[in-house]
Amino acid sequence: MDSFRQAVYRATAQIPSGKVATYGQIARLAGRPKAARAVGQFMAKNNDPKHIPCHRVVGSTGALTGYAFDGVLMKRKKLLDEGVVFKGTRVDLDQSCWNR
DNA sequence: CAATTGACGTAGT
DNA sequence: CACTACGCCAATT
Repeated sequence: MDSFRQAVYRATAQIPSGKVATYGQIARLAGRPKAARAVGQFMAKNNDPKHIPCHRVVGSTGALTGYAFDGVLMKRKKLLDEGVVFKGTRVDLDQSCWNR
């Protein structure tokens, strides 16, 4: 069970509340720095939504890629409640980027 | 097995 | 700062 998928699962599950990680960051921790796309694929397929806080995974610019556009706004509020700092429609990675 | 797709990232314009 | 083009990876068809 050491698939890349499992590594991504592990990395994503480690994201602490109030912080967010980028696909690239997760991909890097999973051992495939350039597999950001693949990471998104795993979230999209959502193999384990009950244990993977996909809403804490954002793009390198802090944009909440994925989810329905309306859903993004809802998730934004939820992340704000956890302590994630938003800058407009994007996450303020300067303060809320995981591992920083 | 080959081609297409998709929640990305970086660099160039 | 916004948009475009190219490259990368794994899953699905």
